[in-house]
Amino acid sequence: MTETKEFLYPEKSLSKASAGDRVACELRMRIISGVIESGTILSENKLAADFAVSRSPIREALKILASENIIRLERMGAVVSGLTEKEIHEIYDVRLLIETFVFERLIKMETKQLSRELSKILEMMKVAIKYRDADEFALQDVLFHETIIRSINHSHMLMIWDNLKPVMECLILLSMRLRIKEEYEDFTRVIRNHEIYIEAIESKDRELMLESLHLNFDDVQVQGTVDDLWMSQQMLAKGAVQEND
Amino acid sequence: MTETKEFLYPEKSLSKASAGDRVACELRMRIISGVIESGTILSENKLAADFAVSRSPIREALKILASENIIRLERMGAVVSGLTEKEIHEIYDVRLLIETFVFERLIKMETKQLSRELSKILEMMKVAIKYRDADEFALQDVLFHETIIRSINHSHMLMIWDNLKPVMECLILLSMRLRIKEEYEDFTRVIRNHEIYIEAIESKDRELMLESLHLNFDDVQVQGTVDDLWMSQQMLAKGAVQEND
DNA sequence: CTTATAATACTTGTATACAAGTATCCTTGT
DNA sequence: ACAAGGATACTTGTATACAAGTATTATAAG
Repeated sequence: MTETKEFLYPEKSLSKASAGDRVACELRMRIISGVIESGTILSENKLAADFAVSRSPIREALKILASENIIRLERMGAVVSGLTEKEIHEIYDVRLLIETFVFERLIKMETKQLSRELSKILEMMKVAIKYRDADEFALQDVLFHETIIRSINHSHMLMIWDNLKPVMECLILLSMRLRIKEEYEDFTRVIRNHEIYIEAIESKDRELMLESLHLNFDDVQVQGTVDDLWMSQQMLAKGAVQEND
Repeated sequence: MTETKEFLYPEKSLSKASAGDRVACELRMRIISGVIESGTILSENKLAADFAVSRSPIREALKILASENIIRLERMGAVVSGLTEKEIHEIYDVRLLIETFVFERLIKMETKQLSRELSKILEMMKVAIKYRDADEFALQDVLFHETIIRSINHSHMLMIWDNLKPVMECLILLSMRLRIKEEYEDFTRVIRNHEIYIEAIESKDRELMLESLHLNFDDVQVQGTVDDLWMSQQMLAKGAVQEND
């Protein structure tokens, strides 16, 4: 069938990961990128054969993917849900919810060390751009936001993030890979948004924070992901799709 | 060792559940109730022997519990984190976050059918009280809130709820079991709070909603759970505990 | 008596085997 | 030709087996 021999997920990231995690990451990328179409029914045995592992890691991966709501575990087979446009907006909702909550905590905290960490990550992102490393850039971008969330030491907010993160990571990875080729100057704007984010944290300026948050979303998420990526998913996957619901 | 032969989790609820789910539910109850102390190291093999199942369902259960943050999967063994008072407050935070978000959506929606469903659940709760069925009451209470969350059709809010729900369920179960014996009149107050909740939804009254939400939390959650339950956990588990950090 | 090294008894992760259940398809009877 | 029922080829869930790695313990040497 689909002999997709090359892996979509950056292999360096899962050097010490288990087979289950590797499969989960790769399947996630294929599903979100559209390589595996929505509606496809995944069989444990078939996946095990495809990935050349046993059913145990496959089951583990499917459980993970199901908890992220990109597949549904039914009686017979796991059916791929993919990401509808609606879901991407929902992710937007959740990020907004989390990050505004986090910021409310941040303004009551000492944030010197945090802003140092963030600055470091930002430097890394700049280097990644310099060397046209979209994956590295995306991963650092994710890390940037995770670092912020971690800083308030709220285990349940972190839980929510942990659930969201893999999908976010996929979206950003795909988005950045696309844009690094042509829309190069986008990246400097993304960097600038992150700088504003840091400034907002340092000055504990609620207004500035919200502004940068929205800039960040509007830029990276909506404009980038929803539109470009959404198209690209279809482009990459096949030629054209008709999908009007 | 600990020959806890009786099960804490209501067995009727997991009639069609898999062994893994059963183990997860039971372990969750034991951990949250304090029967299994925080810090305990759980071994897959030992658990498999205790529950008379193989390691496969145990692994599944541990994965679930880890995703709920009540255990940590480390190199050697799964260490029990339990629920600190801080964590219970964090759960409070998340519920507040979710339910206020949900309400904002609700006021833009048709809620006639929802309030009918909620009324039905409320009737069930009253019956449960009448027959002194704490478990049934607790389960319906959880269902009440889940129904509200489901009504806005936001899959990611539902995801967050799905993560939170098992722990919430445990907390409410334990709390209700304790209070149904003595603090009987508490239940009528809980019922009243839920009625206010429904009224708020019907009238789409933001103020009333927030009030009932806080009442609900303050009553069931904080006063009930954090104080009573917290003590009871310790009482139930052993005689006395010294724990001052 | 202390320290270093090796053996042992754990641990997890993966593979494989088996049982029970369900959909599909083919056969058979009308 | 068509409907009904049974065989077959799937599916999941669970059990067991195996491999690789880690901590602990015991033993032996200094």
